[in-house]
Amino acid sequence: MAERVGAERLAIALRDAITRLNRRVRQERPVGDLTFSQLSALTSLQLAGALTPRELADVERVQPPTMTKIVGKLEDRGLVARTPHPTDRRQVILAATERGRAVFAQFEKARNEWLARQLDELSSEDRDTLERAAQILQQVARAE
Amino acid sequence: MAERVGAERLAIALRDAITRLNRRVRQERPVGDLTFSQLSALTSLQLAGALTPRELADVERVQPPTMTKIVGKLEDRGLVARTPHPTDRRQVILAATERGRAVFAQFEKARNEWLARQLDELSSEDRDTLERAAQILQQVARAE
DNA sequence: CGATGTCGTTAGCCAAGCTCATTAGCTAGG
DNA sequence: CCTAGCTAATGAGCTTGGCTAACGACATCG
Repeated sequence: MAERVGAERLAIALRDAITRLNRRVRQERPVGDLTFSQLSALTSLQLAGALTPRELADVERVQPPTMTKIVGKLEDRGLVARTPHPTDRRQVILAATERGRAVFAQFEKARNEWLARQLDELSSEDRDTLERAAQILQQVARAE
Repeated sequence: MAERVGAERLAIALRDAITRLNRRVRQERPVGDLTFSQLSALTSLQLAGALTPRELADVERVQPPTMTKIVGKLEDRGLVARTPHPTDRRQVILAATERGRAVFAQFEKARNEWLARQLDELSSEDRDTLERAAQILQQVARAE
């Protein structure tokens, strides 16, 4: 039971930290920019190479119509292209364009700059802690 | 320089983890609910006792008009009350109502339940790591 | 062939964030 | 003491991002 109480307290602290950090990072936008969600989708797409909208929605943990919107924005900017699925004509294949890959690298860097600068000022113990925490959190986020 | 590269890699991993976890936690809504932002504002208000809209906006890291909206929703639900500032008539004092405090405790619990359950299943080493990470992250988020 | 299911999208809603502008009230300098 | 300029809160209006419901096109299985 002590375990349980600890987990709840930790949950509150973590959620608080994450909410605030999320808002903080979100504030740092490179000019001419992509939004957070767009960047995240573009990232997933590049890591995977190519995905259908549904797959991308699942990876990003949003509903398909939401992903339709986000991909639409990326397509408007010429960063992502839709191509038909070779065998199943219901499906669509999404992939980053040449320009998408270029723009991505550039914005991603700027996007992370503020956070990286902050992290740079921490002790290496703290960075190690965050390193492990990031892995744990990614695992938790992936849980059903 | 190795430091710098490490910080950038860590920034990417952390941001990714935070984005996904944030979305994941956001999905878990108690019925009849408050949104994430509303809950967060209510929490800050209770922790502080009472704040002006600007102070609350600063704490929550949003712009004043955004906070006006959020507080408006909370006021509609009778969870927060505005009272005039004793000396400066431009200002307003915000505080949680009796009902606000009650509703808060109930929803907060439900809100954290999923996350607490996940954390409960981690090893105690992992929980310790997250404990420290949460503190570090809160500090980083507070940085200018 | 027909029923049922799946994929993507459209339509329409609401929340959350922003900027710009406005109103009210405070405060300091002449 | 009064006016010029600052600050507080809000309002108006926009964009994004999330959702559900519903639909059309296609696939698949009996």
